[in-house]
Amino acid sequence: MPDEDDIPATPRISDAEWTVMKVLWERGTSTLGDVVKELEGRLHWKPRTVQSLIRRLTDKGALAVEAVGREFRYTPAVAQDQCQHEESVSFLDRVFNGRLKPFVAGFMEREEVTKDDLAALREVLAQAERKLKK
Amino acid sequence: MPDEDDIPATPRISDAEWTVMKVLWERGTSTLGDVVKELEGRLHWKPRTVQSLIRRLTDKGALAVEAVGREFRYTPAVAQDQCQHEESVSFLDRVFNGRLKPFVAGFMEREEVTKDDLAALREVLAQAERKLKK
DNA sequence: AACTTTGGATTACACCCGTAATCCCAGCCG
DNA sequence: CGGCTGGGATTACGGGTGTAATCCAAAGTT
Repeated sequence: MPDEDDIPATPRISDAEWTVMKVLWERGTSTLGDVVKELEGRLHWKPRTVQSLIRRLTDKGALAVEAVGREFRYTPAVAQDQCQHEESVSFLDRVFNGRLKPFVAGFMEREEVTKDDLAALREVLAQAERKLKK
Repeated sequence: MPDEDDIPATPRISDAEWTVMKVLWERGTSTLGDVVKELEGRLHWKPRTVQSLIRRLTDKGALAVEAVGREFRYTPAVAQDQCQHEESVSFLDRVFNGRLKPFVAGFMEREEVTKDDLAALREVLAQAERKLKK
C-alpha cells in the first residue's frame, strides 16, 4: 500500500510559527493567554495573531490540543531537536550545498565569536571525533 | 536625508531562486539558455520557470542584466558570501536563537561527518582562535 | 518563404505567510 | 442583570513563491 496520505513526520514551520513554537517548547503545555503574555513586549503581535499562528500549528500537527474547561491547552507534538535538525539540513542544502564547513567558516569570519563559544565548539568537535573513532 | 527608498543591500532570495543564483555564481555571466541547460536533468523545471525566476531576481536586484544582441546576459549583482551570511544569521536566529554551537552540535550528532570534515572544521576553529588572540 | 526554436514580456493561479478583524459565547465585574 | 473580556471559529487580504502558459518577435533551419 502507498504510504498514508503523507503528512510529513515533522511539518514545515514558518518564521512566525517558530517564534510561537519556541515559547511552547520552553514552557511546555500552555494556553493561548500564556503564549500571548510570554510574547507581549517582545513583539507587537495582537492576541488574534498569536491565535492564528497557534491554529495553523495545530492544523499542521505541530501542536496537540486538549480541552480543559472551555479553554484549550496546547502542547508541542513535535520534538524541537527534530525540527531544528530538519531546518538545518534544508538550510545547508539550499545555501551551502549541504556542506557544513563553509557555513561555519563564513559565519565565524564575520561574526563575533567569544572565547567561550570557541571552547564549546572545540568540545563538540572532540565529541564527534570520539564517536567517529569508536 | 532618509536613506533612498531602501532597497536592501542584499535582497531576500527564495528557495527556488537560490538554485538559480548558485548556477550564476558558479558560471558567472550567462544567458537564460545557459542556465536552463545547466539545470535540466537535475530539475524538471520548464524553461519558462527558469525565466520567471531570473526575472524576479533581476527585479529584486540580485542579477544585473546586459543586452547583447537580442539576448540578455545575466550576472550576479550580489556577492555569494554576503547572501550566504545573511541567510546564516537569519536561520540561526530563527531556529537556534542565534547560537552557533547548538546548531553544530545537533548537526554533527545526527549526520555523518567524515574525518576530513572534522579536520577542516578544526582548522577553521584554530583560525578563529588566532584571530581572537590578535 | 514557411516552420521551428528561443527568449523577452505579460499573465496566471493556487497556496503559504504575516497580520490581523469579526462574530459569537461564556464567565467575571460591578 | 448588563457590560467587559478572553478565547474559539471564521474570514480577510495583500504580498511572496513555485510553477508555469500565452503572446510575440527575431534568428536559425529547411
